[in-house]
Amino acid sequence: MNFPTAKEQLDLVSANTVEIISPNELEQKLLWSLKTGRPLKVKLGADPSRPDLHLGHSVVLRKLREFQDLGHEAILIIGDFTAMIGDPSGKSKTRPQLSAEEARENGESYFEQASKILDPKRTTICYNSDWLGSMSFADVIKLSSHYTVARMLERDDFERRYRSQEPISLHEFLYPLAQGMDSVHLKNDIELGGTDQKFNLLVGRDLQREYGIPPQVCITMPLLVGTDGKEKMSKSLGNAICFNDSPADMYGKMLSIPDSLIENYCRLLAPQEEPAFQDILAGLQSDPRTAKRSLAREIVALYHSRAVADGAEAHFDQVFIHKKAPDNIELFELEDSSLPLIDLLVNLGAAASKGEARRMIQQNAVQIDERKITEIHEVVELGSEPKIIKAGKRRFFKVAAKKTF
RNA sequence: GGGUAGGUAGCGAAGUGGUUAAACGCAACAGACUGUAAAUCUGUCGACUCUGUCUUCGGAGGUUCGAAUCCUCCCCUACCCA
Repeated sequence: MNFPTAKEQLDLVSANTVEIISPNELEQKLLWSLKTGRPLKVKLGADPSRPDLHLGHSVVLRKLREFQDLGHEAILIIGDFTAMIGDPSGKSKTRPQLSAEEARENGESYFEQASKILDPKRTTICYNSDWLGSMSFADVIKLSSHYTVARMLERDDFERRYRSQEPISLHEFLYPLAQGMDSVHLKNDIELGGTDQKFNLLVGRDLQREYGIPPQVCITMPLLVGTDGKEKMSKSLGNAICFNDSPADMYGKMLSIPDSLIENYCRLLAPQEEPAFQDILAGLQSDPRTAKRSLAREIVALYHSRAVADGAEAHFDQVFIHKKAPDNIELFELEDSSLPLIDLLVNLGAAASKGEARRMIQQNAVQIDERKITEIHEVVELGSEPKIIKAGKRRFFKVAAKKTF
């Protein structure tokens, strides 16, 4: 087995990163690892309150995988303790507090999804309630004495919210400290995170020093922009492509990203050794449309399979280019054999209210068996032969009357 | 504890007694164009038994023919003073 040198590892691991604090220390740690034959512990925090992993998560997970491939130890920390308190960050709506069981379940789901990128056999998974849960109030007081309010306000979003007079709850200040305690407990060598985690990572580094542990190297990765091309990818903003999205969905969402994002996605979402993505980049200038289609196929192939990816593309072409209904739509069987189209649309979930259903019909958005319906009071007669209802440009329903005999 | 400014539809933000279901912007949805890109144009965007009716402007009461707009109490947020 010939191990890459520290320099080689450093180059590999530095790719795509935004910041490494500090590269010098990282190289020292790599050298130490080679010399002693001990792998470095690389930590990544996971939020179990949002168990749906999306491509944004993949950026940092891929980096973690690279460390694994170099023989280092990946530690996935499920922040079940912090999630139980409820994450207050951001908006007014307090996230529902997770019970211990929910947090565990979500944590397992997180791990399972992350295994699409990580090597599960070489991933250590742990729950921070194991050590944070047993801290006493006195411990917490001692811990918080290590940090000042002024330093806390250095954090971007605290600073912003304070300036714009938005509320900041006291316990939000405890978050970075709790996360930092994870690093103290684990004595990890490296912590990975998105650029929005920089502050938290640095707190972990400081706390380790305070507690007499060699400080971790902090590595930040770019935040992936979502399909809207503006905000960072997140489930709640509705601009995310999730690992668990169906192939058709995933392919469709990939095609809907702005062209300006293709290059970025190619670089951040690809496994480093994958040449297909290089080819896409090469052809991007001359033919962005083809490049995007290839990219979409590659992504679906990564999270599903190559064959499925081809199928997703065929499905897409059928529905959106040839404007035909897809082949396999779930069949809804209704009790009634005759009902107003408006009610039907609501029953199917195509419209949130009758008013919305009415609007869709008025706006020429509804078709039955490829016949555009413009009559608001249209009554649909259902028989055993299913009808295809199209609502809007992407939603199809197959309905028939339930057989009564 | 005292003071000040606030809480309006998914978000931002007007409106301070009567054509206000509530301007405007963003988001969203639909249509045209198209490569489900970008840009652009149009329409919709509380609910319903839909040319009309009903319920909304932090919460609960009250004044009034009539309130998001006035009064009372309560809840919530920020800032200042202590």
